[in-house]
Amino acid sequence: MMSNGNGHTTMKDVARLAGVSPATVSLALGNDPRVNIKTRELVREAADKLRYIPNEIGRSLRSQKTETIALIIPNTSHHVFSHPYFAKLLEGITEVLNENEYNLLLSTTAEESDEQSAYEKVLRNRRADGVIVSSASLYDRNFLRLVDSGFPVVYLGPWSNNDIYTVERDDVTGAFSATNHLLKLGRRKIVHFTGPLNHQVWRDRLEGYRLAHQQNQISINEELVIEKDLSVQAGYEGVAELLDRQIPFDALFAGNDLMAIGAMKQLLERGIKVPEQISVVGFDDIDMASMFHPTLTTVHQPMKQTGILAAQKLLGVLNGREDIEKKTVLQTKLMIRESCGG
Amino acid sequence: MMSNGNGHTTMKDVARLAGVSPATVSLALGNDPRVNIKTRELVREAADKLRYIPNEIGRSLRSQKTETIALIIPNTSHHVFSHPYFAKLLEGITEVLNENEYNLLLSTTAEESDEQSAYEKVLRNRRADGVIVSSASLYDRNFLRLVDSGFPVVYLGPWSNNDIYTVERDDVTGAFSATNHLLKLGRRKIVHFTGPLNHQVWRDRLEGYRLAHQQNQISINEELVIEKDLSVQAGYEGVAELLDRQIPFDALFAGNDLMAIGAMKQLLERGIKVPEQISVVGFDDIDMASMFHPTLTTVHQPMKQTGILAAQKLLGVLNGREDIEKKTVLQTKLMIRESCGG
DNA sequence: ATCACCTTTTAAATCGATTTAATTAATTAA
DNA sequence: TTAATTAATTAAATCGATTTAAAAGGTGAT
Repeated sequence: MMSNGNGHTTMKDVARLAGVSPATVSLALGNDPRVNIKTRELVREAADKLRYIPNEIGRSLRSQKTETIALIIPNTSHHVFSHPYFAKLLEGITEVLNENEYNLLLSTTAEESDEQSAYEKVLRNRRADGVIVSSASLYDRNFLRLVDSGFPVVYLGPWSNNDIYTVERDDVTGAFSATNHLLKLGRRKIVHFTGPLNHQVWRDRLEGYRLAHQQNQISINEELVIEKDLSVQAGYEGVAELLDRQIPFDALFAGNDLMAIGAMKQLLERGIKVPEQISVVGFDDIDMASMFHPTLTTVHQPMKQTGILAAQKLLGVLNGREDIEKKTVLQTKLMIRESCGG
Repeated sequence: MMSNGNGHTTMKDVARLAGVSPATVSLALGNDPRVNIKTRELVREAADKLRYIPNEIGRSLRSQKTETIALIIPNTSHHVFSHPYFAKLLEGITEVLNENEYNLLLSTTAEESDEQSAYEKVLRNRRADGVIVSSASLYDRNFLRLVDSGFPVVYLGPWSNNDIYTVERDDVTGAFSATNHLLKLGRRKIVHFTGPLNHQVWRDRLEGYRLAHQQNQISINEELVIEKDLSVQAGYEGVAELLDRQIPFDALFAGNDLMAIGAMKQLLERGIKVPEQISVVGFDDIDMASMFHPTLTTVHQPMKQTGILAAQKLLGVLNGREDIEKKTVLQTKLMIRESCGG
């Protein structure tokens, strides 16, 4: 089958079979108008016959394009793949990339500490034409360096100035609506499980929580705001601790659905009724949210859509389109189900 | 910062600064003993100063290695990322790849029909050194062609002969243990939601289901074996149809946990008690399985471990190791929880 | 001083494509 | 018929590295 000693058909092989030069093959396959139509057909036939597929590495080197974009998630594989958010995000991204014949290079960090490697590995050695970066820590200097170097980037999350392309949610409003809903239901002691506060997303959701209290003129017991690691386990244990310490609360606004689910599990096991005794609201609206009993009230965020928009935006930038808005803000929606009562 | 007009530091730049030839730079950075120690230090300093990182594309072209492996999943993005199995698989794979400084190229198919594109895109154009293929349809000829071409492949699933590297589960035994457990509990009319039967995995699980009946000398009502699409929705609707058609059954063995969860939801909504009236058993043991009420009895399969082993196996093959076993069979384990009673 | 033999360094080929500039062939104009 | 113009093809440079083979420099023996 193969034409050269190396095991694969190259442009040279096609050229030889078609009786033309490699340059002509390249131009013919690229539909360059300079090459005669008859010659083009000849080349096409030869290429088909040899089942020629261009070597992307060679092409990339010359054209300085890789037809690949990288998704950098400055976090461990375990964290990334435990959270349904990322699966949905990937679904959206890959869908767009498949349509446009782009490849996806996926990069997570081995160690939580050195976020650097994820960046360096993909970027400085030019394996991708552009990058989507999933919200990094506020103190991540690598990201800034990356942007400064002029590398095409789409950032998932809010960014302080208007210099970079972002796809973000209105987390403040989302968290506000959840908390406000609980307050309107008459809940007064609302626990909030937040995520690591060195990420903007968790600051914003906490902000929304505070804003709702403020607007309803309810003061917050700071003891009820607890930083957790976003896992089901964290929610499960978090509630256990509250109950063990006999800290009174009548509602829980979890920073994400996983923690909400863990929390509900603990409450169920302790015989505490949701929503009768404790109202629970989550954030994300993962597929499973409506499968639990009670079904989980939560703030819906368009996870897949985020991926789609981010990928489209990046491809737009790579294709030199000028009409791309820097900032895309997606709205959230409170999905009222059973876990909050009312 | 950058040294040439192109925006990036190349080997030439380092050579110029160090006052040596590019060849020497290459050898020096590769720790070749031919180059004088003092020269090597000189080159190192120059490289550091310019923050030189080799261009992988150039390196790949010459060395015919990409330091990248591809994961091919002949299915749509939607299917892939809706199933927790793939997330866990990815977790295992990326963990190993990160440790070994390999990159991951992820390939799904745009259209369910043309499985071909997923293969062609990654393989014939040599963007990866090797591939992990997630169980393909039994009729997928692309996979065979791929193997024939000598491309390093690890296949996830059983394969008829011993020619190719596989990581597989003992699905028959797993399904047997689940079904057998239900039979031992006295259940006699066990519904089985299976997946597409053109994939070996679903044939095997069905086989296990049959075997258990056979061994317990119970005959199967073929009406209870129903082919579904593996989604939560499918389980939900599948049960609805059975109930609406008033087909009697006292247990359900779902081919995967998602369908089991959907089924339990439907039963709950109809006021049918699990496990008192109907016993439910799933397959996979996804994280959520123990979060439901009742907690889901299911057949545990080591999803992450599958990814780890597959990646290690492929890297082993790529490194020319000879001691790698062709076939790795992982065992499953029945996790008895609440949903089956007893 | 010449030759042989190391040790270092470097020129040049190579990987597989693309693209510019030059060449050749064909056509038209003078 | 010859020059000018256009069309089609190709040689050669290029992308950024690696690697082989050749060259240069140094040492010691004869």
